[in-house]
Amino acid sequence: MAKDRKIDMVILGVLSHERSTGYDIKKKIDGGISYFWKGSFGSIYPALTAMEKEGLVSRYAPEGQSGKREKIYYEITDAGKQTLLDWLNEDKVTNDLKYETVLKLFFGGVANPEVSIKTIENFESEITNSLAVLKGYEEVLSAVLDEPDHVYYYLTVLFGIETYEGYLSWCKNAKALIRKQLM
Amino acid sequence: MAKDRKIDMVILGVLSHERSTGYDIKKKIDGGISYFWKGSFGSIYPALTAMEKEGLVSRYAPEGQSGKREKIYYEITDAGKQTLLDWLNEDKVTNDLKYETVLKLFFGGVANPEVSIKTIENFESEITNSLAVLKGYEEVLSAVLDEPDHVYYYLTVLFGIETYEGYLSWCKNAKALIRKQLM
DNA sequence: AAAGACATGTAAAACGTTACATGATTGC
DNA sequence: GCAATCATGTAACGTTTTACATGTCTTT
Repeated sequence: MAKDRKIDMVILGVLSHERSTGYDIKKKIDGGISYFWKGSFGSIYPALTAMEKEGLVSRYAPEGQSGKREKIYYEITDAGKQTLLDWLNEDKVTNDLKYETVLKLFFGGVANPEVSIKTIENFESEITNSLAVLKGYEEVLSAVLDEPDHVYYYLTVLFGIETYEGYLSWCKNAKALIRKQLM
Repeated sequence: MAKDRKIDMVILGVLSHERSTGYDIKKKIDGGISYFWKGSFGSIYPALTAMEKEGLVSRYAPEGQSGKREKIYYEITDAGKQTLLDWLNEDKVTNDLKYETVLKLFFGGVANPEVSIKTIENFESEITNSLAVLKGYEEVLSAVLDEPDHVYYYLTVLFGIETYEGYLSWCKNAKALIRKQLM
């Protein structure tokens, strides 16, 4: 495993649950993990092609009809499963945050305090919306924790909720501090 | 501002506080904001060259001696200050999380629960170390909040502490849940 | 004298996003 | 019939990391 293309692991992970098309994969990323990972068509389709060549995934032709333009389903191969497992067992991880909101705040002294307050409030309202979505997931998932995979989905949702609630509490404190010290 | 190179804003922000060399800038990024933003020499030096051409920064020759190889200090120009201000006033931000730890956990069902526990514990110990560093910053900064800029530094440190504490509390819950449901 | 930090820079490679091109199918 | 969504793919572009190359200065 010379390369490091994480999108490959996302795709293998999705395919380990069920056969999917590139389009499906994109939707699953958007719906299920977008609060900590993203992927675009421009990365998914080329990655599928490359991984097919490497034998990590294979095309699956459904029973159905030919002739018309068909959806291309992929499934994970044994080699793909092994690659996924190897990655899961690796200790090395890359956890990257790029928070432009916080970056702006760090340099807030250059502008008026109002500018920073505005930056925080924008963040606050975005996070509030996302948190509501995650709470919805939490409710659904907590009812079906008996399925083993669901425990893991649930954990990642909890991660999102925990961090988002932390963000919101920080927003409040940060605004208060700016107001108290600078306005 | 057609382009979108955020490293430019990091550099302008650093230079808005004081004249610095490329090397200084790198150290300041590593020391002060690395928990939410990163930058490498390979991006800093070319960005400085480009921004000098655009008139956003200029070289500053210190009084000192010539002859020997000299450090290259940069300072921010008025145009650079305006660019920084414009960016601070923009509402659009990109906040990106790429948490491989959480990604692995999402696909945890593929492997044994022990593998996921291990992933969480690795994360836990890394975060514990980083949190200690941030707590150190917090202590130092809280004593000098009368300097306006320090309030902003303090806020970003609080952001780190809040999120890291959230992570640690999540780690505990996540491990307990895996143990209860799957082991 | 050697090690390690200081200091600047370039080149290659990887990677990912955006925009574009194309067309089928489904629901109103 | 039209709009939206489904569906696959390519190409250009820009950014960033990594590794390399080079040399100085400070401390032990």
